[in-house]
Amino acid sequence: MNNDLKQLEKVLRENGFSVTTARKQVFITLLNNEALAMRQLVELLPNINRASIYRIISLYQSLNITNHIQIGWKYKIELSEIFTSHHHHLICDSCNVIIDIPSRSTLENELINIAEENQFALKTHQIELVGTCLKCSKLKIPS
Amino acid sequence: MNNDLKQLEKVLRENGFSVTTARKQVFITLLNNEALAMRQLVELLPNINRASIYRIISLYQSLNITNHIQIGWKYKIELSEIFTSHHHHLICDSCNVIIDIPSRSTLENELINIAEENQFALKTHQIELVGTCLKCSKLKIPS
DNA sequence: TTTTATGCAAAGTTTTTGCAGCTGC
DNA sequence: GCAGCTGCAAAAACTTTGCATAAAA
Repeated sequence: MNNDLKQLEKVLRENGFSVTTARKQVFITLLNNEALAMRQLVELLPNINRASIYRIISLYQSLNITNHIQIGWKYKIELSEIFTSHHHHLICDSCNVIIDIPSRSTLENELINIAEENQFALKTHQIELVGTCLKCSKLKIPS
Repeated sequence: MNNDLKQLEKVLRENGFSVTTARKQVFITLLNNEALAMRQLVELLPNINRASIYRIISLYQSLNITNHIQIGWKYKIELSEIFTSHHHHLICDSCNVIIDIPSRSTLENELINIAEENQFALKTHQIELVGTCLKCSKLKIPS
Protein backbone atom coordinates (compact mmCIF):
# COMPACT_ATOMS: atom_id res chain seq x y z
CA MET A 1 0.00 0.00 0.00
CA ASN A 2 0.94 3.58 -0.48
CA ASN A 3 3.62 4.66 1.92
CA ASP A 4 2.15 8.05 2.62
CA LEU A 5 -1.16 6.48 3.49
CA LYS A 6 0.59 4.18 5.95
CA GLN A 7 2.18 7.20 7.53
CA LEU A 8 -1.22 8.88 7.82
CA GLU A 9 -2.65 5.81 9.52
CA LYS A 10 0.26 5.76 11.90
CA VAL A 11 -0.23 9.39 12.91
CA LEU A 12 -3.96 8.92 13.37
CA ARG A 13 -3.62 5.73 15.42
CA GLU A 14 -0.82 7.07 17.59
CA ASN A 15 -3.07 9.93 18.57
CA GLY A 16 -6.07 7.76 19.22
CA PHE A 17 -8.14 8.58 16.15
CA SER A 18 -9.79 6.13 13.80
CA VAL A 19 -8.75 5.56 10.24
CA THR A 20 -11.88 6.17 8.20
CA THR A 21 -12.72 6.21 4.52
CA ALA A 22 -13.44 9.92 4.60
CA ARG A 23 -10.16 10.74 6.28
CA LYS A 24 -8.26 8.68 3.76
CA GLN A 25 -10.07 10.26 0.84
CA VAL A 26 -9.33 13.78 2.03
CA PHE A 27 -5.72 12.85 2.50
CA ILE A 28 -5.39 11.29 -0.94
CA THR A 29 -6.99 14.31 -2.54
CA LEU A 30 -4.45 16.58 -0.89
CA LEU A 31 -1.68 14.23 -1.94
CA ASN A 32 -2.74 14.36 -5.57
CA ASN A 33 -3.18 18.09 -5.80
CA GLU A 34 -1.50 21.38 -5.27
CA ALA A 35 -2.67 23.43 -2.33
CA LEU A 36 -6.48 23.53 -2.28
CA ALA A 37 -9.05 25.98 -0.97
CA MET A 38 -11.75 24.45 1.23
CA ARG A 39 -14.23 25.06 -1.52
CA GLN A 40 -12.16 23.07 -3.99
CA LEU A 41 -11.73 20.25 -1.53
CA VAL A 42 -15.49 20.14 -1.01
CA GLU A 43 -16.06 20.08 -4.77
CA LEU A 44 -13.52 17.35 -5.34
CA LEU A 45 -15.17 15.14 -2.72
CA PRO A 46 -18.91 15.35 -3.42
CA ASN A 47 -19.60 12.14 -1.53
CA ILE A 48 -18.21 13.53 1.71
CA ASN A 49 -20.25 16.05 3.59
CA ARG A 50 -19.01 19.60 3.81
CA ALA A 51 -19.10 19.58 7.60
CA SER A 52 -17.09 16.39 7.78
CA ILE A 53 -14.44 17.86 5.54
CA TYR A 54 -14.14 20.84 7.86
CA ARG A 55 -13.87 18.51 10.83
CA ILE A 56 -11.25 16.40 9.12
CA ILE A 57 -9.12 19.38 8.14
CA SER A 58 -9.47 20.75 11.62
CA LEU A 59 -8.16 17.49 13.01
CA TYR A 60 -5.37 17.39 10.45
CA GLN A 61 -4.33 20.88 11.44
CA SER A 62 -4.05 19.95 15.07
CA LEU A 63 -2.07 16.81 14.22
CA ASN A 64 0.17 18.82 11.95
CA ILE A 65 -0.80 16.75 8.94
CA THR A 66 -1.73 19.84 6.96
CA ASN A 67 -0.77 23.50 6.79
CA HIS A 68 -2.72 26.57 5.89
CA ILE A 69 -1.11 28.87 3.45
CA GLN A 70 -2.33 32.40 3.18
CA ILE A 71 -2.97 33.95 -0.22
CA GLY A 72 -4.20 37.49 0.21
CA TRP A 73 -7.46 37.22 2.12
CA LYS A 74 -7.88 33.55 1.42
CA TYR A 75 -6.04 30.45 2.41
CA LYS A 76 -5.35 27.05 0.98
CA ILE A 77 -4.60 23.71 2.54
CA GLU A 78 -1.62 21.55 1.75
CA LEU A 79 0.02 18.54 3.34
CA SER A 80 2.70 19.40 5.85
CA GLU A 81 6.34 18.47 5.57
CA ILE A 82 5.63 15.09 7.10
CA PHE A 83 4.35 14.14 3.66
CA THR A 84 5.91 16.54 1.21
CA SER A 85 9.49 17.64 1.12
CA HIS A 86 9.87 20.83 3.03
CA HIS A 87 9.50 23.84 0.80
CA HIS A 88 8.50 27.46 0.65
CA HIS A 89 6.23 29.41 -1.66
CA LEU A 90 6.57 32.02 -4.31
CA ILE A 91 3.13 33.54 -4.78
CA CYS A 92 2.36 35.69 -7.81
CA ASP A 93 0.11 38.58 -6.82
CA SER A 94 -1.11 38.87 -10.37
CA CYS A 95 -2.08 35.35 -11.48
CA ASN A 96 -1.99 33.77 -7.99
CA VAL A 97 0.16 30.89 -9.14
CA ILE A 98 2.00 29.22 -6.27
CA ILE A 99 5.49 28.01 -7.05
CA ASP A 100 6.97 25.57 -4.57
CA ILE A 101 10.66 26.02 -3.94
CA PRO A 102 12.81 23.63 -1.98
CA SER A 103 14.37 25.09 1.10
CA ARG A 104 18.09 25.31 1.72
CA SER A 105 20.07 24.61 4.82
CA THR A 106 21.49 28.11 5.20
CA LEU A 107 17.99 29.46 5.43
CA GLU A 108 16.77 26.70 7.72
CA ASN A 109 19.72 27.09 10.08
CA GLU A 110 19.17 30.78 10.30
CA LEU A 111 15.60 30.19 11.40
CA ILE A 112 16.65 27.61 13.96
CA ASN A 113 19.05 30.15 15.43
CA ILE A 114 16.41 32.82 15.65
CA ALA A 115 14.08 30.46 17.47
CA GLU A 116 16.80 29.45 19.90
CA GLU A 117 17.73 33.01 20.67
CA ASN A 118 14.13 33.62 21.61
CA GLN A 119 13.87 30.43 23.65
CA PHE A 120 11.16 29.28 21.38
CA ALA A 121 10.53 25.57 20.73
CA LEU A 122 10.19 25.66 16.96
CA LYS A 123 7.74 23.19 15.45
CA THR A 124 7.34 24.42 11.94
CA HIS A 125 7.64 27.54 9.87
CA GLN A 126 6.43 29.07 6.68
CA ILE A 127 8.04 31.43 4.25
CA GLU A 128 6.02 33.13 1.55
CA LEU A 129 7.60 35.31 -1.07
CA VAL A 130 5.02 37.54 -2.70
CA GLY A 131 5.66 39.27 -5.99
CA THR A 132 5.13 38.95 -9.71
CA CYS A 133 6.11 35.96 -11.77
CA LEU A 134 8.04 36.30 -15.02
CA LYS A 135 5.02 35.65 -17.20
CA CYS A 136 2.91 38.34 -15.51
CA SER A 137 5.79 40.82 -15.45
CA LYS A 138 6.06 40.51 -19.22
CA LEU A 139 2.34 40.91 -19.75
CA LYS A 140 2.23 44.14 -17.81
CA ILE A 141 1.77 47.21 -19.98
CA PRO A 142 4.66 49.57 -19.33
CA SER A 143 3.35 52.92 -18.09
CA MET B 1 1.33 66.10 12.08
CA ASN B 2 2.16 62.48 12.59
CA ASN B 3 4.75 61.31 10.14
CA ASP B 4 3.15 57.95 9.47
CA LEU B 5 -0.11 59.62 8.68
CA LYS B 6 1.65 61.82 6.15
CA GLN B 7 3.10 58.74 4.56
CA LEU B 8 -0.34 57.17 4.37
CA GLU B 9 -1.72 60.26 2.67
CA LYS B 10 1.14 60.20 0.24
CA VAL B 11 0.52 56.59 -0.72
CA LEU B 12 -3.20 57.17 -1.12
CA ARG B 13 -2.79 60.33 -3.21
CA GLU B 14 -0.08 58.87 -5.41
CA ASN B 15 -2.44 56.07 -6.31
CA GLY B 16 -5.39 58.34 -6.94
CA PHE B 17 -7.43 57.62 -3.82
CA SER B 18 -8.93 60.17 -1.46
CA VAL B 19 -7.82 60.73 2.07
CA THR B 20 -10.93 60.25 4.15
CA THR B 21 -11.70 60.27 7.84
CA ALA B 22 -12.54 56.58 7.84
CA ARG B 23 -9.31 55.65 6.09
CA LYS B 24 -7.27 57.66 8.55
CA GLN B 25 -9.08 56.16 11.53
CA VAL B 26 -8.49 52.61 10.37
CA PHE B 27 -4.85 53.41 9.81
CA ILE B 28 -4.39 55.01 13.23
CA THR B 29 -6.04 52.05 14.91
CA LEU B 30 -3.61 49.69 13.23
CA LEU B 31 -0.74 51.95 14.17
CA ASN B 32 -1.71 51.89 17.85
CA ASN B 33 -2.27 48.18 18.12
CA GLU B 34 -0.69 44.85 17.57
CA ALA B 35 -2.01 42.79 14.69
CA LEU B 36 -5.81 42.80 14.73
CA ALA B 37 -8.50 40.44 13.51
CA MET B 38 -11.19 42.05 11.35
CA ARG B 39 -13.65 41.54 14.15
CA GLN B 40 -11.46 43.48 16.55
CA LEU B 41 -10.99 46.25 14.05
CA VAL B 42 -14.76 46.49 13.61
CA GLU B 43 -15.25 46.60 17.39
CA LEU B 44 -12.61 49.26 17.87
CA LEU B 45 -14.26 51.48 15.27
CA PRO B 46 -17.98 51.40 16.04
CA ASN B 47 -18.60 54.62 14.14
CA ILE B 48 -17.34 53.14 10.87
CA ASN B 49 -19.50 50.65 9.06
CA ARG B 50 -18.38 47.06 8.86
CA ALA B 51 -18.55 47.04 5.08
CA SER B 52 -16.46 50.17 4.82
CA ILE B 53 -13.79 48.66 7.01
CA TYR B 54 -13.64 45.66 4.73
CA ARG B 55 -13.38 47.93 1.72
CA ILE B 56 -10.64 49.97 3.34
CA ILE B 57 -8.59 46.94 4.32
CA SER B 58 -9.08 45.53 0.88
CA LEU B 59 -7.69 48.73 -0.59
CA TYR B 60 -4.85 48.78 1.90
CA GLN B 61 -3.94 45.23 0.93
CA SER B 62 -3.72 46.13 -2.71
CA LEU B 63 -1.61 49.19 -1.95
CA ASN B 64 0.62 47.13 0.29
CA ILE B 65 -0.22 49.28 3.29
CA THR B 66 -1.20 46.24 5.33
CA ASN B 67 -0.36 42.55 5.52
CA HIS B 68 -2.38 39.54 6.53
CA ILE B 69 -0.73 37.24 8.97
CA GLN B 70 -1.95 33.72 9.39
CA ILE B 71 -2.68 32.28 12.81
CA GLY B 72 -4.05 28.79 12.48
CA TRP B 73 -7.30 29.11 10.54
CA LYS B 74 -7.60 32.79 11.19
CA TYR B 75 -5.69 35.83 10.13
CA LYS B 76 -4.88 39.22 11.51
CA ILE B 77 -4.07 42.53 9.87
CA GLU B 78 -1.00 44.59 10.56
CA LEU B 79 0.68 47.53 8.90
CA SER B 80 3.27 46.55 6.34
CA GLU B 81 6.94 47.36 6.46
CA ILE B 82 6.29 50.76 4.94
CA PHE B 83 5.15 51.77 8.41
CA THR B 84 6.74 49.33 10.79
CA SER B 85 10.28 48.15 10.71
CA HIS B 86 10.47 44.95 8.75
CA HIS B 87 10.11 41.96 11.01
CA HIS B 88 8.98 38.39 11.22
CA HIS B 89 6.78 36.50 13.63
CA LEU B 90 7.18 33.89 16.25
CA ILE B 91 3.72 32.48 16.92
CA CYS B 92 3.07 30.36 19.98
CA ASP B 93 0.66 27.56 19.15
CA SER B 94 -0.36 27.31 22.76
CA CYS B 95 -1.15 30.86 23.91
CA ASN B 96 -1.21 32.42 20.43
CA VAL B 97 1.09 35.25 21.43
CA ILE B 98 2.81 36.84 18.45
CA ILE B 99 6.38 37.93 19.05
CA ASP B 100 7.83 40.31 16.48
CA ILE B 101 11.44 39.74 15.67
CA PRO B 102 13.59 42.05 13.58
CA SER B 103 14.92 40.52 10.41
CA ARG B 104 18.58 40.16 9.57
CA SER B 105 20.39 40.82 6.36
CA THR B 106 21.68 37.28 5.88
CA LEU B 107 18.11 36.05 5.85
CA GLU B 108 16.87 38.85 3.65
CA ASN B 109 19.66 38.37 1.13
CA GLU B 110 18.97 34.70 0.94
CA LEU B 111 15.36 35.41 0.05
CA ILE B 112 16.34 37.96 -2.57
CA ASN B 113 18.57 35.36 -4.18
CA ILE B 114 15.84 32.77 -4.25
CA ALA B 115 13.47 35.22 -5.93
CA GLU B 116 16.09 36.13 -8.52
CA GLU B 117 16.85 32.53 -9.32
CA ASN B 118 13.17 32.06 -10.06
CA GLN B 119 12.90 35.26 -12.08
CA PHE B 120 10.37 36.50 -9.67
CA ALA B 121 9.92 40.24 -8.98
CA LEU B 122 9.80 40.14 -5.19
CA LYS B 123 7.54 42.68 -3.54
CA THR B 124 7.29 41.46 -0.01
CA HIS B 125 7.59 38.33 2.05
CA GLN B 126 6.53 36.84 5.31
CA ILE B 127 8.19 34.42 7.64
CA GLU B 128 6.27 32.79 10.45
CA LEU B 129 7.92 30.55 12.98
CA VAL B 130 5.36 28.41 14.74
CA GLY B 131 6.12 26.67 18.00
CA THR B 132 5.83 27.03 21.73
CA CYS B 133 7.05 29.99 23.74
CA LEU B 134 9.15 29.60 26.85
CA LYS B 135 6.28 30.34 29.23
CA CYS B 136 4.00 27.72 27.66
CA SER B 137 6.80 25.15 27.44
CA LYS B 138 7.30 25.46 31.19
CA LEU B 139 3.60 25.18 31.93
CA LYS B 140 3.30 21.95 30.05
CA ILE B 141 2.88 18.91 32.26
CA PRO B 142 5.67 16.45 31.48
CA SER B 143 4.17 13.13 30.40
C1' DT C 1 -20.83 -3.78 21.60
C1' DT C 2 -19.01 0.41 22.50
C1' DT C 3 -16.85 4.30 20.89
C1' DT C 4 -15.98 7.44 17.45
C1' DA C 5 -16.98 9.60 13.02
C1' DT C 6 -20.22 11.14 9.49
C1' DG C 7 -24.52 13.15 7.37
C1' DC C 8 -27.94 16.30 7.58
C1' DA C 9 -30.09 20.43 8.60
C1' DA C 10 -29.95 24.51 10.85
C1' DA C 11 -27.60 28.34 13.05
C1' DG C 12 -23.73 31.42 13.43
C1' DT C 13 -19.97 34.13 11.32
C1' DT C 14 -17.69 36.52 7.99
C1' DT C 15 -17.45 38.89 3.65
C1' DT C 16 -19.50 41.05 -0.45
C1' DT C 17 -22.81 43.86 -3.09
C1' DG C 18 -26.08 47.49 -4.82
C1' DC C 19 -27.63 51.64 -4.25
C1' DA C 20 -28.75 56.17 -2.02
C1' DG C 21 -26.72 59.91 0.20
C1' DC C 22 -22.51 62.31 1.96
C1' DT C 23 -17.49 64.03 1.56
C1' DG C 24 -13.26 65.34 -0.30
C1' DC C 25 -11.20 67.55 -3.99
C1' DG D 1 -20.38 70.12 -8.73
C1' DC D 2 -18.48 65.76 -9.69
C1' DA D 3 -16.15 61.71 -8.63
C1' DG D 4 -15.36 58.75 -5.29
C1' DC D 5 -16.55 57.10 -0.44
C1' DT D 6 -19.46 55.46 3.13
C1' DG D 7 -23.71 53.63 5.39
C1' DC D 8 -27.25 50.58 5.28
C1' DA D 9 -29.56 46.52 4.40
C1' DA D 10 -29.69 42.40 2.24
C1' DA D 11 -27.42 38.49 0.09
C1' DA D 12 -23.77 35.34 -0.48
C1' DA D 13 -20.09 32.63 1.20
C1' DC D 14 -17.94 30.25 4.74
C1' DT D 15 -17.76 27.66 9.15
C1' DT D 16 -19.69 25.46 13.24
C1' DT D 17 -23.06 22.75 15.95
C1' DG D 18 -26.42 19.18 17.70
C1' DC D 19 -28.24 15.17 17.11
C1' DA D 20 -29.52 10.73 14.73
C1' DT D 21 -27.30 7.11 12.13
C1' DA D 22 -23.42 4.53 10.42
C1' DA D 23 -18.72 2.81 10.61
C1' DA D 24 -14.54 1.56 13.10
C1' DA D 25 -12.26 -0.71 16.90
